[in-house]
Parts: sequence; structure tokens; C-alpha cells
Amino acid sequence: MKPKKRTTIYDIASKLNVTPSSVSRALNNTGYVNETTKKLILKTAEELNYKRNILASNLRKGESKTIGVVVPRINQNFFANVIAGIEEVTYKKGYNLIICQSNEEYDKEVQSVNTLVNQHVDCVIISISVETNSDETNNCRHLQNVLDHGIQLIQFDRVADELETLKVINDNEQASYEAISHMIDQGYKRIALLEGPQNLAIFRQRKNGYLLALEKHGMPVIDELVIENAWTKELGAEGTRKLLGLAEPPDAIFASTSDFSALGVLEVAMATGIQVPQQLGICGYSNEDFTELTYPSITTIDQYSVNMGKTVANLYFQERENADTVAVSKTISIKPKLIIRSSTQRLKE
Amino acid sequence: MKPKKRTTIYDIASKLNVTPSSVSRALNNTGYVNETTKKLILKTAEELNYKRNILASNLRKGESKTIGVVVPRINQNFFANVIAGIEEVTYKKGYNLIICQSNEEYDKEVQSVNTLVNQHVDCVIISISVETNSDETNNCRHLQNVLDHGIQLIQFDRVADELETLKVINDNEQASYEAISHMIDQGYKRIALLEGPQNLAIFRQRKNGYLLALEKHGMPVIDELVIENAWTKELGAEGTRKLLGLAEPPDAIFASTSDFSALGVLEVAMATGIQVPQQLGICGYSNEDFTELTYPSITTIDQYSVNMGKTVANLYFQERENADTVAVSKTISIKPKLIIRSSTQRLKE
DNA sequence: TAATTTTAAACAATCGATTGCATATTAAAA
DNA sequence: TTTTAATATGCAATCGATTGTTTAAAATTA
Repeated sequence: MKPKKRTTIYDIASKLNVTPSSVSRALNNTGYVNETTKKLILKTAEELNYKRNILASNLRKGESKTIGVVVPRINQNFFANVIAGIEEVTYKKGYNLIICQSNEEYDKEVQSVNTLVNQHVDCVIISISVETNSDETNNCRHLQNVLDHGIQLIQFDRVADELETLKVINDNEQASYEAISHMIDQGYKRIALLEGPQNLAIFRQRKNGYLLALEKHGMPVIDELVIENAWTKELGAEGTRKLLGLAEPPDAIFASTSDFSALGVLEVAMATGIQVPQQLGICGYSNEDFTELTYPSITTIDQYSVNMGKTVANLYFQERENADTVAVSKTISIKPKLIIRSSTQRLKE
Repeated sequence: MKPKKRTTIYDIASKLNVTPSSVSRALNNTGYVNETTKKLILKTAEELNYKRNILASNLRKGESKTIGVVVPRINQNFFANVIAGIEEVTYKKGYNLIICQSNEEYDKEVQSVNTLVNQHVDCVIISISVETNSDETNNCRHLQNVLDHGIQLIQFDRVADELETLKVINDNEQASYEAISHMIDQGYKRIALLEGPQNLAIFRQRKNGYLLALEKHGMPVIDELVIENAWTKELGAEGTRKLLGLAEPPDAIFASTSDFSALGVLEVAMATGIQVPQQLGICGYSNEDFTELTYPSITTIDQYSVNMGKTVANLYFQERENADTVAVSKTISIKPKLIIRSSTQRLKE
């Protein structure tokens, strides 16, 4: 690590006997610069291996050209895909991404968001942690703080509903509704629900879709078939054991929280010799890669995650364009898609 | 988006009738500041919701406290895990991560690396794309360029061997050797190899391990059992069809490139009614989540990816400490672990 | 040819924080 | 009481790029 001094516009300027301003204009292709000198400057810049100091540039211009992203976990398929989508768009625009993970912890989320504000990012993109209870008002102060600093805030997927920001979400209720309808079509009569922490809107919406579908098809809601807080593989398995132990066990389970909990369901079913999908239908949520590979493959809901990332990023740039004219609050809803696989198909076509 | 003006140290200074220097000293806890005024400054900073402008600070200090990471794909399990590991360490040190994906394209990799140099990151962490042929010297100019700018460069997993940098790798040869030895133990006699692009060292090493194991066990190397460039699921499937069509087909396949190609093998086997592991043994590489879930589950090699990320990050900070005294080139090798699952176990214990 | 416009390039301020140096004040030591 | 050291704060330069204002030169028009 030799701390080699970087070439600056001053180096170029003094070498060519012009002023730094001219160099800057030449490099940025703005204002007046003689064609000959411009070429000379560009050539010298190349020769001296000049790289613009973005820090200085951004400081002067008052922007950071950086977007901060906070997700619960980077290495979770859905989020990794969203980030990949965001990156694809922002990279083209010359923006950088700063990635943080909250590890599903409220404190780390707050800390991460504060760091980003500190960094003067131009925009914060976030999917809140499970601990971030959006009902208790104070718990979203860190997000309000982002707005107070004049920084754009975009929430996606797991959003704090009452906060007036840009949002990109899935139509969870609709997806959920379709999943249940499909299961009813397949002749399942007692459909159980594994629900997630109800402080997160997405899980409330998925439950609503479930309730709505039952109602529309004239089926009763049976309380004992609704299992709270079953959002990991282990909790999903636990819930399943409880359900299967009922006097009247369900003939289908909708693991509305994730494919991981659906996997938990499947494993318990396999272990206890219950036939899927004949005796028990299973539907997950998220279309994780593995759902296609299990035996039987798992019916699930695709959230178009990469596409969601692109939508988020595009939304930012779009809002930036007409920054003055536009309302603060806006929600884009992406319709997810039910992917029907073996785990719920008990009727032959 | 009201373009609210941010509070600066000047605002605090003028409000309290002190100089910006004093404010700076108070906030940084450096130099002499009267205890009373310091408290006052801190309190006022809090009140005015002051956040240090990192751009200005870093510009002045000549560092960016930012680390750039370039990987082929963010949303690939292995890389997502490595990034998660890196993030965990760097976050604690107050560093930011800029993430880029090369999409396995040489051009985008070069562009990404240049962007990072442009950003004056303190360190570039990279796993090169498959197109980055490390043999053709010019193809690594972008990496040399990083070094030339006095920026630390750390390569991991897919490294350009001949470049003298810090490296964190797996002992691919050893892992490969163990995998083949295990298969031989299980009584497989004709073990095929799906190999990856040989311009990447990792794939050469894995092949070496294969060759070495055969040799050590006195088994012949059969050319027609080595399939070049079979590193995606599709290519893996294609290679498998070719292998199974041989006059003397193999009784085991080592998909040394990835679990994805192993999956391709498995699917072809299933489709043609070949029993795994009885008639055909299969071993993958990387321990992707799904390898545990397929039927039968796939034997594979765990690379300790999150841990690898942490190692990389720690290596950076460690080298930074003794920046002057230390050699430029250094390699840390992590021993991966063979995970034996159903797809290669045809002997009952 | 004089007046006007266009083009070229220099000058200097600015973005916000940091820091070496200088000055002033206070406390401690001689 | 004087000298010396410690403390507190101000001043001004600096990091590197950008940009509004000026001045100067060249090109165009009247």
C-alpha cells in the first residue's frame, strides 16, 4: 500500500498551464472550452490516470449519488433478488448502493438508518424488520427522521403502513385470496393458516385474503385452524404438529409467512407418513428456489422480486425528476402470481 | 422532498458564538475544549439535529471509509452469504459497503471496478467473473489499476492467481480430493467429472483434486468421462446425457462446478429412471440450501461462505493496522467440508 | 471600421469538516 | 511575583471539484 498521491485536476491544470476550472469544464463537457485544449486535457487526464474525486464533486454539488438499502437479511433469496434488481437500475444511473442488514433486529435497523442519514445518502430504501412494530408510533421515528432530513424514503414489501412515504408492495391480500381459492377448487375443506407476526402489514393482509376467500366461498372460519406466529421452518413444523393433533385436523395448510414454514409443514407430513397432496395440501409464499425441488414440489406465490427491486429504483429516479410537483405519498402494488405445483394438486386435469 | 438545509458545524458555531473549529473539536473529542462549552455544543448539535457531513469529513481526511465489493451475482447463495459476512464485520467498524455485480461479464466487471476506484474506496473486494481470463495478462489490468491507485485489493474464491494480492480461498483441491475419495470408498468405479471453465483457478484446482484422488487410488483417468464447461444446470444436464449415452457410462458424477449442475445431473437421472445413488452417485459443490431438500438429497461441499466473508473483512482491517511493515501478497486458505448426503451413499453403514 | 456577439479561459468563492499554528487565558510551579 | 506549563479558542489553510462572474480574445454583424 504505497499511499500514492492521486492525480487531481490541479495536476492536469499546472502541467498544461491552464486553470483547474478549464480542466473541470473539459472533463464535464460543460461551458466553453476550446476543442484543441479540451482534447489535450482529456489526453493528459488519461495519461496521468486521473480519476475524479467523487467525494469532492459530490460535496460541491450537494448530493451523494448514493442510495442506502436496509433489509432484514441480505442472504435471503427474496431480498437478495430485490437488491439485485435495485443494483441493476441504479448502476446504470451511476449511483452507488450502500447495503445494510438489520438481522430482523429493531436496534440494528435504527442504527443502520441513522448511519445512512449520516452518510447523506440521497435515498433510503427499506423493508422493515419483524421487530419494528409499526403501530407504536415512536418505533418509526428513525424513518420519520429520514424524511425530516429531506431524504427520499421508499419502503418495499414490509412497510410501515401509517408512514406517508413511497411504497412498493405486493398485493398480498389478492395473492392470498387466489391461493385459498385454488385450494378450495381442489376440494380441500378444512384449510389451516400459518400466520406471521401481525404487527407487519404484509402478514395482516395475507390473513385478510385467507378470511375473504373462505367467506366468499361460504366456508366457516375455524379459529383452531389459525396458528399464530409460525414464520420460520421450525415454527411452521411446530404449528403443523399442533394442527395434525386436533380432533378434526385440517386437510390443507397455507403457510402464508414463507416457503420456509411450508417446508416445515412438508417435513412433518413426510415424517408422519401423511400423503401430500392427497391427504394434506400445502401452499407456501415467496417462490424460493427450493420449492420447485422438493418432493412433492410446493405450490407457492411468486413476488417478482427482481422486478420489485427495479420498480423501487425506477420509482426513485422518476420521483426525482418531478421533485417539486409531486405528492409525498404513493404506493405501487405489484400483483404476485400463484405458482401451482404438486403439493396442492390432487385433482387430475 | 423539501430540500431542507442540513445543519452544519457553522450553524452550531454561530448560534453559540464560537468557531467551527471548536465545534469540530467538541464533536470529535479531540484537542482542547472547555468541558462546559463542549456539553453546550453537543446539546445544541442534538437540538438542531446535526449530522456530520461524511463527504466533507472524508474529503478532508483523505479516506472514504467505504469498501467496494464486486461479485458475479448478488443473488447467488454463496455470494450473498459472503457479502452478509463482510457486512457484519465492516458495519461494526463504521465502514460502508458498495456492492456491484458483474453478471459474469468481463466488461461490467471492469466498469464496476473502475467505478469503485473512482469512488476512492479504501478497499476493493472481488471474486472475478467467469469471463475474466486471468491468463491473458491484459485482462487483469483493471485489478492492477486498483493497486496502482494505492487501494487495497482482496480477492476471494475466484481469484486471479498470478496477481499479487491478498487472497482468501478455499482449498478446492483438497475438498475435491476428499469428495472423490469418498465416492471411491462407496464403491464407485467409473467417476465422471463435470468441470468448469479452466481459465478460473478454482475449477483447475477442483480438477486437480479429482485427478489426484484417482491416481492415489490407482484408478485410471478416462478422458471421455471428463466433460468440459458444464457449469450451469442446463450444461450439467447436457453433459449427463452425453455421459449416459456412452458405451460404458459412468457410475458416478462429480459436478465440481456447482450444486446447480449437480441438480441438472439429478434431473436427467430421474427422467431416465436411473437410481440415485444405487446406479449413479452424484456430488455437487457449494452446499446450496436446496441440496438438502432434493430427493435424494445431494452430497456436496460446504465452503463456509459467511465465515469466508468475515475472514475477508477482518483481513482488510488487520492489514490496515500494520500497513507499512507487511508484504503485499498473502493467501488465507479455508478448508471446506464434505457434506455427505444420500446421493452418494449406497453402502449401508 | 466600429459595434456586437460568441467563444475561451482565468478568478475566486463555495461545499463542510478538519487541523496546524497562533494567541489568549488560566492554573501551577518556581 | 514571575516564569512556565496547561488549557481554551480563534484563524486560516486545506481536501478536490464545481460554477457564477469577469476579463480577454476571436468571430460576426451592422
